[in-house]
Amino acid sequence: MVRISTESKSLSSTTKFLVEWESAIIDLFLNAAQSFGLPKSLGQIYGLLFCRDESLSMNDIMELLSISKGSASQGLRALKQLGAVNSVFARDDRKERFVAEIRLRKLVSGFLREQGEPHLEKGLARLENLRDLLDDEEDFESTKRGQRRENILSGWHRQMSRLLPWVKMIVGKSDRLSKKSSE
Amino acid sequence: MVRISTESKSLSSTTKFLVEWESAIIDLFLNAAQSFGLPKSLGQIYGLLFCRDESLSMNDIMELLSISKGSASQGLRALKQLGAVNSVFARDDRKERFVAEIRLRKLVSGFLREQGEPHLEKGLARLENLRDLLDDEEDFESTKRGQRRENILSGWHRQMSRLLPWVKMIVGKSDRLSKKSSE
DNA sequence: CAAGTTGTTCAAAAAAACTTGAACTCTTTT
DNA sequence: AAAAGAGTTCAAGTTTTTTTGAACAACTTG
Repeated sequence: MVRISTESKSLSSTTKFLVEWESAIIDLFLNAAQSFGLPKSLGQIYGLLFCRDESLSMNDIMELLSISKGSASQGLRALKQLGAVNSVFARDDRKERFVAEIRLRKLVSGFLREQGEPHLEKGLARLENLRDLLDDEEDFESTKRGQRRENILSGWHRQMSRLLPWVKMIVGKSDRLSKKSSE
Repeated sequence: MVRISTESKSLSSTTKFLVEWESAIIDLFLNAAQSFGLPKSLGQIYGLLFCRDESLSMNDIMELLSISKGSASQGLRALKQLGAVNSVFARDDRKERFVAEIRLRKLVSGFLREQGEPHLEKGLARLENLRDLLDDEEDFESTKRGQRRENILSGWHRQMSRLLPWVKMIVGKSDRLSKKSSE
């Protein structure tokens, strides 16, 4: 079977190499990802999409970053989950294509939703478990001490829960002003 | 040589075992540490100190948690650096003893100081570097695209810088109310 | 000052996290 | 319905991070 185009499994219309500043941005996001406790490949993929105006396919991403199919697939899944990339389906093209979400508000709220809230949930469960253990504790002094600790932790939990909405608000605010009303 | 006391390298006056609820709290902090991207041992050590009313020596900590000297030493250094533990020197005892900082405000601001601010600094440097690369870029369209990206990143940087003080404030606020004016 | 404590350092071991790629599923094309 | 394309999964391999413990430095004490 013969293909007419000179590019068979190759990049679509996309520039199929990285210019210097793109590498720098990708590296910037690679580091940022690490410091947020996310895998480096997430940072690289996001960074690449952030640089490009056109949407990229999974293959484009694999080739431009020289990463494996597996990493690309898993990385993109995670980024979608975080709301950091969105997929677009080009008409009459079978493959999914991706673009970066660049509204900081969305990025932050996605991150908090996926990373922050679950931990608060889990924390609540652990506090309940702690109270159960305290009910079983025999020694009186120990119980008293434990209850003081339980109080402190509950207070922290309450404060952290209050914090999240504020963070979303504060970041959301000037995000809206700077851009030509995206969404 | 003969020692009079029944405890030679053993625990001082401290209860030399963990009760169940203490283990639960230590485990809670172990997990919390991981989700903040800190080593587990930091969480364990902090958790232990958090549970106890009396200050503990490095040896107490090693024994109660069954961790190595190295971990204890390094972990305590890091926690002090973060402002999460403070050391106290008992009169006429040569060894350093440690207590947990339990004011959430202090914990949060220490964390932001050590983990947040450095990243913002580094980010600024990277943005400057990026601008340099863009000055060298030959292709006009590429440069334009790069400058748009640089703008976005600068905006994000500005917003994040604004966020930190607010976080400290918000957490600080009701912290002060709940306790009998610590500090 | 020799012996005993307390604490630090760092190379090597262990554990955890991340990436790879071959095998597989589903869809579309021929 | 075979072949090809897109994407997912996951065991095995690689890399990174963390922990360990032996050697060392600093200080007290007898």
